[in-house]
Amino acid sequence: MNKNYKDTLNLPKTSFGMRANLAQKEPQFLSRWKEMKLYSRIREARLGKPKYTLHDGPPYPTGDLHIGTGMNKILKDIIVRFQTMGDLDAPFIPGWDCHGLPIEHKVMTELASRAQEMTDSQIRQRCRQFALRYVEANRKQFQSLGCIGDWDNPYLTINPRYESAVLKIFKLMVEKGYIYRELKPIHWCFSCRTALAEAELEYRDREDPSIYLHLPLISPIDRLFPGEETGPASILVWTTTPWTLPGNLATAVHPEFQYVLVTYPDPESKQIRRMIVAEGTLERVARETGVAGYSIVGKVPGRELEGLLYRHPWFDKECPVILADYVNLEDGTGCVHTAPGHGQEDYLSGRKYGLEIISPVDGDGAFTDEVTDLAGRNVLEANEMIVERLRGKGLLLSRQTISHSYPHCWRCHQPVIFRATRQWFVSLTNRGLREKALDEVERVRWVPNWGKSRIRAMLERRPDWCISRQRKWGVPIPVFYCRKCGEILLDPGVIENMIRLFEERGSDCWFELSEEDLLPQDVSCSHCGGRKFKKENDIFDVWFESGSSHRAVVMENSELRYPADLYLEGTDQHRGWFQLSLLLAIATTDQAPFRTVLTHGFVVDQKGEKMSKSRGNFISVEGALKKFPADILRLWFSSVDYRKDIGVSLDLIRKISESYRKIRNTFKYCLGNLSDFKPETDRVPLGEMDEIDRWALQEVEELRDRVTRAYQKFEFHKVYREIHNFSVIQMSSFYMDVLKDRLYTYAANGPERRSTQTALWEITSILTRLLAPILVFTAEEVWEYLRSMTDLEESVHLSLWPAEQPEWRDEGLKEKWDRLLLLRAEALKLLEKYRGEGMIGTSLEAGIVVQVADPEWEHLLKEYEDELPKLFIVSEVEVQPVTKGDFDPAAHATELPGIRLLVGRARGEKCARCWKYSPTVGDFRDHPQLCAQCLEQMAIC
RNA sequence: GGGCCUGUAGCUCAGUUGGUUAGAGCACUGUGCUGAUAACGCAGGGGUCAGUGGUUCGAAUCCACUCAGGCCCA
Repeated sequence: MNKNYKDTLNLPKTSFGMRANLAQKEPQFLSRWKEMKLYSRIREARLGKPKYTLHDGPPYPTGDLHIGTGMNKILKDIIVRFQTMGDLDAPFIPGWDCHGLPIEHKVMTELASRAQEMTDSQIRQRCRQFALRYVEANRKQFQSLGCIGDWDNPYLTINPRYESAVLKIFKLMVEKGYIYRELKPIHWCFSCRTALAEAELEYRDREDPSIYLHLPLISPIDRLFPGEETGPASILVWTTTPWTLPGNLATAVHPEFQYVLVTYPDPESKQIRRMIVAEGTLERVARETGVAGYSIVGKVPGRELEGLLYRHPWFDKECPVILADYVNLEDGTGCVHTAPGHGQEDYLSGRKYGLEIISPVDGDGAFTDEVTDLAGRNVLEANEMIVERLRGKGLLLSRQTISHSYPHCWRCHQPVIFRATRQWFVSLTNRGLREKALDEVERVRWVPNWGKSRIRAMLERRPDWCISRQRKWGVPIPVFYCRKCGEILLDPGVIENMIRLFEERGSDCWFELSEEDLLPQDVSCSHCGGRKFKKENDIFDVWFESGSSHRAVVMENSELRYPADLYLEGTDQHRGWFQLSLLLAIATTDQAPFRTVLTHGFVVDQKGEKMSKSRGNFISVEGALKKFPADILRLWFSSVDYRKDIGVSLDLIRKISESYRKIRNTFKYCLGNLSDFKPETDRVPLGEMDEIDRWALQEVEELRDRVTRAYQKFEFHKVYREIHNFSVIQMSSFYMDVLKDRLYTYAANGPERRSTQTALWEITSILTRLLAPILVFTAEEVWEYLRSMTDLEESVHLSLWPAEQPEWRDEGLKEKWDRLLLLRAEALKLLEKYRGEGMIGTSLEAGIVVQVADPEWEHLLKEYEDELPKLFIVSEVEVQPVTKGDFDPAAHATELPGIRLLVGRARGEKCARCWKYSPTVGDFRDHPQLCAQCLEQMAIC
């Protein structure tokens, strides 16, 4: 009789599919979480618990979210969920940075010429719609990524309350004297009469004069260059913008370069002239200017030239030689004409040396009255006249024409000039702000720790912060000017009034209301007593807005703790949000707004190169979500060390799916074998569990410990690796493989099977929670199955982190099992050899004799002799003690000294039920195909 | 050009204060099983530790330079 013994086995049974089908399931989970108000439920569950505040840095709302922005939110989400499961109250308020040029620029491009007929308010309304549209789209994408948070109440920098908080910060800074107004050069389009941002420039080729000119030295140089030579001496400079020469205030040299004094005969005056140029440029300069027959008189490093005075090329005044390390040898003479009102670097040098910032050019690009004989002339048109004037004065050495790339206006395509205008600044020196910031940096924990030196270096050398922009889409700077005398009205009382107005009506009121309506009743000019004012046209730099979030969001929300526990952004924010938040927080509250700053690298392509749309290697959140479910994306981002740059491609993400399936299959196996397990009734107490199951608990407890530490240190790639390796090594290839015999063939309710099920239950329950912050959907899916077996929280995301189980630790047991596993590896290797030779197929066809000459091993193996067949998954194992050197000649040596192995066919016949070979098969009349063990187990049933 | 950072098998990562033959998982190849089966097991191949030059008895590890890449400046 060939009975179907398969029916007598306890085979795994579960509807938990090998195929995840996440594309369908994820939206279902999302809507269920929404229905059950998961986020609020978590808040209620953690009410009164210690707080943990991760303050979200606001991304810019755009049509195509960079996958890196998605990664950033995923990392934040992992942390928030981990802390929440750690029984902390960790709310997450997402935000968006809605003002700023990119949106204004896009809206203006869309509107094109229609913009001219629209009011500022109308244009701002367009910008608002644009921003809100993308906030909405982005919100959906972040939610699809499985990120949890108060998505119904995010913070937007365009919210009235947020805008008023920006003014609160401004007011405090005005009161403390941080705010001042000063000239600064900016890109200016004189045909549109407007300031232009970097993004509004387009570079085109343009022809300009390229001139070398002498700046006559007044200071004696005999001491620097001792020699017989006399005659007029000069510093030679080069420029392609002769019109900026009236604004010249200094000449910059590099402190480290060598400078030479050169003599040459002037072909016109027949005089010997002397001039200073950088040694490294001399040959080229001579070639370009046609200077022949020169000789070098002497050589000094640039720093010794500092302070020499020369005569201004236009006006009757003296100007100094200064030092600057941006001077290069590639073009020019290594001596750089410096006009602080006409260039960025020039401006910084001007600030450094306390030079005046002059810019005798008006909004139409014409010289002002200060440049007497050129007043009213357009600066670019005046170039030639200036060149001729220099020639007349004998200052011009050479004149050529150069074609070079030059900034033009994005709208009218006319060339742009650098022109100094009045701008608003935050002083870094007032009240020692810079030093205070550097002190606070020391109190913050920077992860990785090099973040500290990075931000220190930036703080140490950054100039005062220019906070004004000549745009419309932003928070207006709440200052006024006296219509009568032009005096600035920068007054805390006035600002206080604006704070109130902004809170009620938003910053739009600035554009909608008249000065009279914006100002309190009794305001008059402190200078002339005038009562009519004009409001400021400038708005705040968007960084001033986002840098105010610590107040607008964290301080003003009682749910959150200030200072925040964590800020987490890319390393670009060391200069951006981290630094500017730090400055504003210190200026207004004397402390850093964060305790820990964690940074991640940039998402780059597979080759490690920058992602950009033009290169075609750009991956958007939307694009990634179309190809992969969120859990796969989350697993991928958890698997890499995000502290460095993250090389990503769709192909790489695809590969992580394999690992996902491994983890998923581990769950499937566990759930399948727990289908008839009820923890309340079937659980076996630790002391009564079999050793192999206690070994498993010991292993999972160690895993829990390592994984918890990794989460605490934000090392999610270690979490991933630990869990994956645990699934593969401890579970799949050993424990779960060995277990099959116990689970399938032993009595369903017998002590062995229940012992193992107890371990599987604990492992599944722990593993699910260890993975919940990363695989938010899959963990929930597993949790549902666990919940059907016993009373558990409604969602895994409401559950608590698996507790430490010290009683599961068993060092003695671990040590013994580690050794048994070493022997197992040797046995398996040998079985493979026999399999290769065709002697066996499945390992159950084999029997093994372990010959042991080592007393310690012998003791261990004798103790576990009955366990060994199970561990090796063979049908029988015999342990044979031998005296040293007396091994069977046929026995195979192993890596373990004193141990040799003999492999042969197992004795007896194959049991039709458990498939093991046993001499007892055939002994039983009713079941001639079964072994004794199976008969026994079936009897228990 | 400057500051900070990165560079270990095809991929993702480990490699204590410098110390045997540089490890793991995945992928790959071969193979077994067919009661985890759109699974699972076993075995195997694969690395000039970016390069060069130093320090040292000894360097993936320390130092210098170079190359490639990233972020932020200029």
